[in-house]
Amino acid sequence: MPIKIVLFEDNDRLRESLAYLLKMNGYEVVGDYNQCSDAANIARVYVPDVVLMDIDMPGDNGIKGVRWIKEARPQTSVIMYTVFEDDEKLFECLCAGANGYLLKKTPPAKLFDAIQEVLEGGAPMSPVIARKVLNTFQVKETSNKYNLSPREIEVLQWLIKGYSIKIIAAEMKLAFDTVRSHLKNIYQKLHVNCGKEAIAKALSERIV
Amino acid sequence: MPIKIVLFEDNDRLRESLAYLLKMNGYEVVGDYNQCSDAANIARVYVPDVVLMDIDMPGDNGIKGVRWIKEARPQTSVIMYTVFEDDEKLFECLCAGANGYLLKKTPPAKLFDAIQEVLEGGAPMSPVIARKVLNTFQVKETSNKYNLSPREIEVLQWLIKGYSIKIIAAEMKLAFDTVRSHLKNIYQKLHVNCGKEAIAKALSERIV
DNA sequence: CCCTCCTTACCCCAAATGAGCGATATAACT
DNA sequence: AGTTATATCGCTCATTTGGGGTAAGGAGGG
Repeated sequence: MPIKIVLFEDNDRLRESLAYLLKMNGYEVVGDYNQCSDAANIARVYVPDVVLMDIDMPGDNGIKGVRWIKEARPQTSVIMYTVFEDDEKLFECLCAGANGYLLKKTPPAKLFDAIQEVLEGGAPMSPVIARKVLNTFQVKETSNKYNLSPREIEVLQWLIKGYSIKIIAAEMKLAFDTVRSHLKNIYQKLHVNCGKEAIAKALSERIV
Repeated sequence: MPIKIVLFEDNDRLRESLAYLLKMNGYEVVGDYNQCSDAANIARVYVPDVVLMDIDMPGDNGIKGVRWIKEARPQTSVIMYTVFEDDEKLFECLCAGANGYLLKKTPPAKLFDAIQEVLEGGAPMSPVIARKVLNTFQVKETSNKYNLSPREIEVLQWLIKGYSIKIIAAEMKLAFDTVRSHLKNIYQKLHVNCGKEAIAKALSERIV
């Protein structure tokens, strides 16, 4: 029984080329679409084994697409296929339930490998993507990028717990204004203008 | 210039076989050890391009090994090479700074591919490992446990980027006081008292 | 010895924020 | 028809925060 594949890709020539390539290699392309607003139904009706999903499409983007497909039919393997390699889109896709993430510069041979891999329970990723994913687990080394002093790190750690200056001062047995001084220096070093930005930056960059 | 590799593996026969295989394929094995307590110095002295690191070894385990190597010489690529596929060891290794994670059942050809991939800035992982890693990103349905309305979620998403009320209002094309109303409701639902706490809670519990 | 950085602490002032009241309109559900 | 939730907008007032200074004591390097 051939492997059933659905494509979502708004570039007609690329999509048709992909479909052709896949068919030539023994896959069954049961559908190819230039937008994904009906992705959930497509997944339910055509029960594909694998979906290749672009991100940038007219109307609803592929991130919504993968979320809908995963809600409608979780056992469908969805591989993102996109030019984007920025952190934000990447992790949105992963959170939405993508099972793989390939950049469009991936050669066809690797694409077939990836389809095989995802069907065997793997998670094919382009090298640069896999590295980004692994880097999210690294705890240290980014901590010193902003050259925070030990005391500043300590203040920042209280801050990211959502504590007010007053509370932080009490916890650290410091004067209110001392904590403020530290915060001013922290903001300068992090290139932010307020505590909320500092928290956002510290948590998203794992500075602490 | 051949690629310099160091092996840490306590099974003598396996280690020697690996060294032989690697040498036969043009790699330079600059060291092979059956324990890793001196891993930091080895990395400094032999400046390997790639380290293959077992986990279960007498004395210090490979998780300590990868941490030491990464502290001593971060640019060294370390690939874990182990039979373990349990979550705990896996994520400990990733946090310690591993750049790849291969199971010992990996065929030699894939091992060479992995070495190549890690040198090119990738993060080679056995399929089942990659799947585990991706699964950590899957958002649970805890996202709505605080019963936030769609609009409130939207405001919260701007908030956790560190934006001020004024900026959020501009971005969402709303009145200043409308955003404040949403924020008040958000704070109530999250059981927090200020934006900083809300950001901390939202980011640490991955509510958004 | 001078200079820099860290840590501590204080001042004033303007802006941002949270808490406390409101209000209206719409939609959905009972 | 009434209730509820949502979304929108308004107003005060006290508190919190950020930005601008200043400065003293100590540690460390040149």
